[in-house]
Amino acid sequence: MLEKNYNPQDMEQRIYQDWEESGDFKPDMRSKNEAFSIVIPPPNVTGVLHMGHALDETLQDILVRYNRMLGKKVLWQPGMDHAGIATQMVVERNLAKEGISRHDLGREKFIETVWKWKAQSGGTICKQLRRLGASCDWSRERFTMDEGLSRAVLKIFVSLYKDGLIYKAKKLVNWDPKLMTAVSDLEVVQKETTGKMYYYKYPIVGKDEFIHIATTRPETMFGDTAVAVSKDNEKLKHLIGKMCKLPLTDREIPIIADDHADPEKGTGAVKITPAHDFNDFEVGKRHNLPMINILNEDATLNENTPFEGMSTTEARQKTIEALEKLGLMEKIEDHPMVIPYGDRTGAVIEPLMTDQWFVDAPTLAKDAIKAVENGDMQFVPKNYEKTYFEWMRNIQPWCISRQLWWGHQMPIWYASDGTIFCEETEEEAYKQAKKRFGEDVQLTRETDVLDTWFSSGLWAFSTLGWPDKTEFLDTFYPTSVLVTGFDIIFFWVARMMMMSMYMMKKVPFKKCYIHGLVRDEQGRKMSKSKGNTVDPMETIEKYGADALRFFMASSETQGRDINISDARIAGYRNFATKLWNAARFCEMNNCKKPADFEASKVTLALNKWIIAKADEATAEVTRNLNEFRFSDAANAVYQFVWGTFCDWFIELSKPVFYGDNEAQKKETQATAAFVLDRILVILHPFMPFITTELWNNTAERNVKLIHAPWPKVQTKTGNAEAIDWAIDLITSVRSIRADLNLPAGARPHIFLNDLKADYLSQTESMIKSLARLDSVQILPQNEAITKDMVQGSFIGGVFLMPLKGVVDFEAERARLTKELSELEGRLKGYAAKLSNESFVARAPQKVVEEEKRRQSEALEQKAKIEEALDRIVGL
RNA sequence: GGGCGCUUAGCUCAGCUGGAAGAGCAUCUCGUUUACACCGAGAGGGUCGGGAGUUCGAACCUCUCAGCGCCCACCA
Repeated sequence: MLEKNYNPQDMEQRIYQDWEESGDFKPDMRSKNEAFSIVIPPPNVTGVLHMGHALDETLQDILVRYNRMLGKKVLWQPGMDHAGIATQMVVERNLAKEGISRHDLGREKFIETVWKWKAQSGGTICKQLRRLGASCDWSRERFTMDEGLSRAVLKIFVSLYKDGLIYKAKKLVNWDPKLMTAVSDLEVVQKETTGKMYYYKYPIVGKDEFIHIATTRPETMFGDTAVAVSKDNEKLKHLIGKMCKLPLTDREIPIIADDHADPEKGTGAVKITPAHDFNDFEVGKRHNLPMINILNEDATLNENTPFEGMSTTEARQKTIEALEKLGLMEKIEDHPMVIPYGDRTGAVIEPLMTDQWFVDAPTLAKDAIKAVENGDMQFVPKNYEKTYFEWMRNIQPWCISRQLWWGHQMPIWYASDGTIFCEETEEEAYKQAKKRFGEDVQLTRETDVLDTWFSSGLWAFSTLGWPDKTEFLDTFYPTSVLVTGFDIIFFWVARMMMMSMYMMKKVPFKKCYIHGLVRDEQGRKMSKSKGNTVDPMETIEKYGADALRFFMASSETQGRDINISDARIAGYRNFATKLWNAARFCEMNNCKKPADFEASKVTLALNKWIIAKADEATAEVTRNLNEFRFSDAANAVYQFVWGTFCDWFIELSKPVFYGDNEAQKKETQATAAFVLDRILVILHPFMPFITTELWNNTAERNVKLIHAPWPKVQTKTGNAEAIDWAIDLITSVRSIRADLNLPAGARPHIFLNDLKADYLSQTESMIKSLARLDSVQILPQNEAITKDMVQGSFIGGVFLMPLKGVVDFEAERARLTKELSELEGRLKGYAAKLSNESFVARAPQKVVEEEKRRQSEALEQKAKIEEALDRIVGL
């Protein structure tokens, strides 16, 4: 017996546990069927489930469950990312509470501490994913720092290095002074702020003249090694070639000609600080200028300045004061500008000259671009390939070295003269070094670790066992589809494409489904600082995972962000309750499906009809899932379950169940059970918990729902119209009853005059249902029309309802008049179209015929309404 | 500056190949019928941002104007 109330909290965890313990998420490797695989975008080990994950994982789980039911060999590969920066920050913060810094511990001890932290507190998100119902094969869970994946990292690094695609260079990089590490371009966020523009002047050497400078960062003047002026700058070009005195120092710097200096901007003259500005760096290279570094690693000023040890803001103030004293300051203005911040730390990023390691991304991008151009990898929706191409075609070398401790330490060893040995093991490095430098050679290992995204870039094949040759790699690579948000196309999708094309010579995934962001109710981005985040776990507690999942699926239209909506999630919880109660109705009416039941053999119109509708819904869900149209797929099930099965089939079946025709009853019971089963199957990918609970409690099963075969149906199985006329009649009668304010207890007669012959044969079996639902008495035979009859129309024809003394005929007149004017509007449209020769000549025959049919139907109706109006006149 | 997207009912949004404008929520009216009040029945509500064009026919295609959003680059 099903419980009276639907209680997701009672069942969800129990059901999940059974799946996991029974190994239901594992692919059947003996199966010869087609493989389907997805690798999970590895959440950070520090991560906690947020609505973005809930969306991402729900979509993946829907695809995974759907394909599993299609009978494919399905793997959803789970795992986590070691998240270098995020994790190191968490652990350092914990240490700080005890007054310890990572330097107090030393590298080795610190890393130990991180592993300990991971064991204790890491991976909360995996437990949460289980609550959501994610059917990942947890027995294969991987971690980007585990042994196998680390081996993959070393191997590919060495390979790239030996192919000349990884190199070391002293370059200007984005430096995070809080973490004291380089970060990649992608990890820097630009924020608008109102800053100041400082105007001052440098004296020209040997002349009583100045060159005027405008800058937002006066304190960097100690790193100036030139002033640039455009050679087309009429006012200033005479200064090109002269030297100017750099105030507050004893240096003289040249005035050079460079187009970087825009005559229209600022003063037309730009101070060039090659070691602290990306543009200036380029200018410096062009003119072979010295690069003077003025900052320490923590962004305080260094010994090359008079303000050693000061922060940049302090130094800025001091610089201005000093320039003022010299009478060189001219003015300070407010100035809108963008300042770069580290996306993790929030620290102001400083461009800094350092030795770093780079991946030759422009070279790797070539094959990655080709793979999308030739369709080996397809974006869904397609337009994201533009974003991808745009970025890939302008890609910059990727800075992969991080001056952190938590991460993959680079397999680089240095001899004392700086010679580099790049090997997978220290042993091998020594072997090579000894060949060159003799037995006594001493090597020191590079201390830098790799950017986290380096190892996630290998995820599609490293998790399947690479570099070993494994059955899983053979079976599941390339993976079928990657599901992820547009915000990490560059971070991850692009890097996976590059790494996979380089190493595997095959795409990492054949399709890439890109979804949007989950926003708050007002459409604002959710953020902790705004305090507008919604915790999925709370939502699950409140409404159940199925409701949250269904919300995600039904909201997911390609390419658009989703606004979270408590009301809608509640609505899908209501939907689950509705289904629960429908199942209870079936149970109460003893709806069982005999083993030999054949849907194609049912005889009752009602049963034929609901089976046809079920097939239509199934076909629609199937088609939409195949095209990643999640909302259309979800809405098709929703509509069928609530709008068709519950609203009509159950209601129309009641007279059968409450009647005494045993044969009809039996067939209808079987049909109801059959259709309920169908619902459970096609709804399962979206709402796995409630469907499983109902599956387990409504019949003896020889297969678990999670493995139940997905039905193969024709789009049109026919017979769908058999009941549609009755539904239309009922709707029409109800509408008239409401319009005319008929008392609830009134049970007027209905005369079905002119019922179409096709439908007449069915009236016998329908009469009880109609009567019940309309609260009317149906009399199919013709009856002479009398003045007191109200008339209504439906797709089967016209019906009459004698209502003398029951009804306000003024209201009826109003109703008919309104109906008439609507009809006339439509008739005008038909006439206009059909009298248009062009339309008749050029539109497809089918469209024209359809239009004619509608016109004649409307004309017929119009005549009847006019007739009815005439009758009322006399009352 | 370059790219992408959005503008449809009070709100949030669907609308796939151009062929009678849809859903959910909200609103109003009615309903204590034995699956369900987390319910049922009915109703109101839209010149599909403005303009022009292509077409027999445009929410959908083209151009244009306006507003909003996102991404990338730059900003002395």
